[in-house]
Amino acid sequence: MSALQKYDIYQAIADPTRREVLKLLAEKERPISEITSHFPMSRTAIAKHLHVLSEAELVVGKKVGREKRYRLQPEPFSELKQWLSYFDQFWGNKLSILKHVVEKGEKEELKVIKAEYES
Amino acid sequence: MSALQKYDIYQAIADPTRREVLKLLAEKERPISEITSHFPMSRTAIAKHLHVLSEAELVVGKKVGREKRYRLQPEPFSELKQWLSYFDQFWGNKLSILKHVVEKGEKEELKVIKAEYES
DNA sequence: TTAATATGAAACTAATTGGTTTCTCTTTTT
DNA sequence: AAAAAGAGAAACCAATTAGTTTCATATTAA
Repeated sequence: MSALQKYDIYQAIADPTRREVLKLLAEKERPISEITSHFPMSRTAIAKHLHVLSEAELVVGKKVGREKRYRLQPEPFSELKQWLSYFDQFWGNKLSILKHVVEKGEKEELKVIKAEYES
Repeated sequence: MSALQKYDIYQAIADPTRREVLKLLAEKERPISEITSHFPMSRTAIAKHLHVLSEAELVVGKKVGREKRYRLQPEPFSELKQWLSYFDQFWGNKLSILKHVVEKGEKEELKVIKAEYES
């Protein structure tokens, strides 16, 4: 997160409404009004949520005619994934090992996992 | 998150101090005062953060003599992981495919990935 | 047993958050 | 050209958050 950013991904996803907005935008690009129609609150409230998501770079908006269309920008999720992976050592599942392998690209470790899956 | 819970994992990890506390507790079990020594704020402030983390079930505390020792309870991370995995389709990396494989246990897909790694 | 340590709980505060309403501006539609 | 639709911006508000200070209680150490 740059110093100018007011919101990071952690704050952005803390709000349930914003998480729902992200799910909607995962399906497809949508203008503000269309997003608003899925929630029991005003357009301005949703617009503010979109600003937060935008500052966290989870979404990006472009103007099309009189509409502003937002789409998902999932890159920041990787930071969250990385943060989460730190705690995988205490979760002790195969997934955490696989993640480690994929991130580090260590083929030797992959062989061990392959062997486990084939046994 | 149960209905009685005031904080869920999303809110719990939104605060940078709480994320640091989690990292400290990932290393080992620690009493409140020892945790506090790592931060430029009062013990009561840290105690409150621990209450939040505790409600989110990310930590659990036990009384030992006059100390209250907290340790990590990483189970709630899996909910966050699951939520995150929904967006993997837009991230398009091998990791997301591997996660899918591991979670579903589909060996056939794993063979495809193995082939990719061996090429 | 007295002092020091570790914590809990309550009351208070400033800043932030998540919502509202109102007004304006731009763009489309009729 | 007039009306409708979509959005931005500002002002406002109540609740929540993240911190503080103070005081009380329990436990250990000297």
